[in-house]
Amino acid sequence: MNPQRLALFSAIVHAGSISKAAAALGMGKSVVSRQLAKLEDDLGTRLIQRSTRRLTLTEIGELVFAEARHIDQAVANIEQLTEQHQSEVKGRLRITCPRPLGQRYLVPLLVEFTTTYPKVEVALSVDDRMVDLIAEHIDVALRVAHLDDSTLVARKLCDNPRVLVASPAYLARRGIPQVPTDLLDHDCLLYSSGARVFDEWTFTKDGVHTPVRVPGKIHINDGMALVAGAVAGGGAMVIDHLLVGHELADGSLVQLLPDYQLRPGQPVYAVYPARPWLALKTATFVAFLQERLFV
Amino acid sequence: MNPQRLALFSAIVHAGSISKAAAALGMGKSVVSRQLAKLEDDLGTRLIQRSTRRLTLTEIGELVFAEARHIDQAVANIEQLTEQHQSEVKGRLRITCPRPLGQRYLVPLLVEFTTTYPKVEVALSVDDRMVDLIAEHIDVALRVAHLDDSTLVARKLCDNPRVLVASPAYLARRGIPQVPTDLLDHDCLLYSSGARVFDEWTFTKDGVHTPVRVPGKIHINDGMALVAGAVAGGGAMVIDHLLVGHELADGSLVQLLPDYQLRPGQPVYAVYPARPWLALKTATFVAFLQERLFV
DNA sequence: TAATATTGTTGCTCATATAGCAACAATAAA
DNA sequence: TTTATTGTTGCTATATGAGCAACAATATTA
Repeated sequence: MNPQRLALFSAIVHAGSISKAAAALGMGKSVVSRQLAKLEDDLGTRLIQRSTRRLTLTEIGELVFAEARHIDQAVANIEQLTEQHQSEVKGRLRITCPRPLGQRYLVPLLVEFTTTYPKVEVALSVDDRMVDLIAEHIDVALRVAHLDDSTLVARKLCDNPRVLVASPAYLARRGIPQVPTDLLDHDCLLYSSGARVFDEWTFTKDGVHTPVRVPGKIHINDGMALVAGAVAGGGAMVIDHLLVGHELADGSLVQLLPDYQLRPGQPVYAVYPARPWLALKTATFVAFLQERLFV
Repeated sequence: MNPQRLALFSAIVHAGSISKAAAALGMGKSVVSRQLAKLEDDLGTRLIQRSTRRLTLTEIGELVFAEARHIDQAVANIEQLTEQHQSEVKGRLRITCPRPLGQRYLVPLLVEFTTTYPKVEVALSVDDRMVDLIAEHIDVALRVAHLDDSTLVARKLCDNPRVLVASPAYLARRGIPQVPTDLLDHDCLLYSSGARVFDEWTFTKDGVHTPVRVPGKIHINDGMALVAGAVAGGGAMVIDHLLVGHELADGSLVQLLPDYQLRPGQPVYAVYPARPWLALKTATFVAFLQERLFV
């Protein structure tokens, strides 16, 4: 049976005649007439007794009409509900991001976002794992690698420049390097991933690349731990500006060789499920991040 | 928006996957997939996040699903309701009939019908007017003229033979006629309609027609009044057997010239609105009348 | 790790249903 | 009686749906 025809039946009853219902719905009366006939055929009962001039509800017609109103109401509810959802920024926004981004940059933005859009609730899950967005009901994930999943959309939020830093205490003890090769006489903190150690840093100035294989006795596979090592005076290191913005601001770390550029890390991406009919809250949040998040 | 797609959406959620829903509904999964996509397109929102392997309801998807269940329920109610209505004889049966039929024959049958089908209520409206069946919510009308309305169906219930009758007192006074022409010496009660007086009675025996123009001083345009006149000894009359069955049984009238046939009146018809998907109660009642009503 | 099975989607064709127009019989109003 | 409006029905063009096969993606299994 076709619920659509029930809605049409309901419309006929409300309008009081087939012609009026057709006019109200903006379609030919022949269509309405035939749809009603088919509905009665489906149900195996006559719902409306019709002479050419008057419509009257059958006994079951009355009952069916009473039920059909529930359908009308449900449909109206759904339409209103979805329309409102698309026109108003509201709902619970579930976010996941790696620890460094969350701790330093994201949370203040979340505070600002929730004050700008009071009807939004935010649930942040700080997690370095590669969580399954749709399985975990995540709306947006912040990622620093532009992993392209087929069912996901990745949108670049900002670049991820790297900087050479060290603590003031370390520099006072070992001197401030003036050119890249000065690092050969320094202790360097190195990022490692598995068996691979990234001990070759490439400095660029005026288009000239200067790769330097630096010495370093400490390798760590975690950025935040490296930062702690640098602050403790463990040596110089190349690291995402993202991770040390705070330390550079309060002076616990200082930038070295600022005239040289370093190869940037992977940009920061917002990753969210499939583009078609993205929830307004998600779209708004991503746009907000794109506007506010820079390093 | 299409409520049918909402039902399909609901089915998908219940089944837990598009493939299972398609199998349960006996259609290709491609159809289900596309219908869901169209629904989301209509609503302007994504209802189900789907990776190739897992389905998850969106926040609005949850809300829409909750509303869609109301639709499912209403549809189920309507289907059950109509099916039951067609399989069980029940409901209020509104009947109209002319006075003579009602007073003498119909009411006992109604009593029998309601005891046979206890879930039926009967509302009899005795009315000689030609009421508008559908305007007055009448289910069945009994008529003695086979007026064929386009939107109505007339079904013959029984013939309407006529008889020649008189009261015993009158016959004791004036003698019992043995052949039709004997009536020329009697007082006859005549039925009239407007200016027309029906004073020619045609008797038939062995295929031979004998028309007799009878004398009569009393013309009445109402059958029941004629009966009263005959019982009071006013004379002989030709009348529908329907109207005098009771008087013949209790002896207040006796039949004359029983070997002769008279031209019968209009048969008795059951008239009811349009045939397609006639309510079971109506169909049952008409069949019941056809079986039980004879004169 | 590789093979297999199952998921949701899409392109394609074909059948069906629907829309729109016009004509019609029947009825209420003028 | 005339006029206007009702619901119905034929007809054709269009839109919608179903069905099949192929596909990319992903669990499951060996």
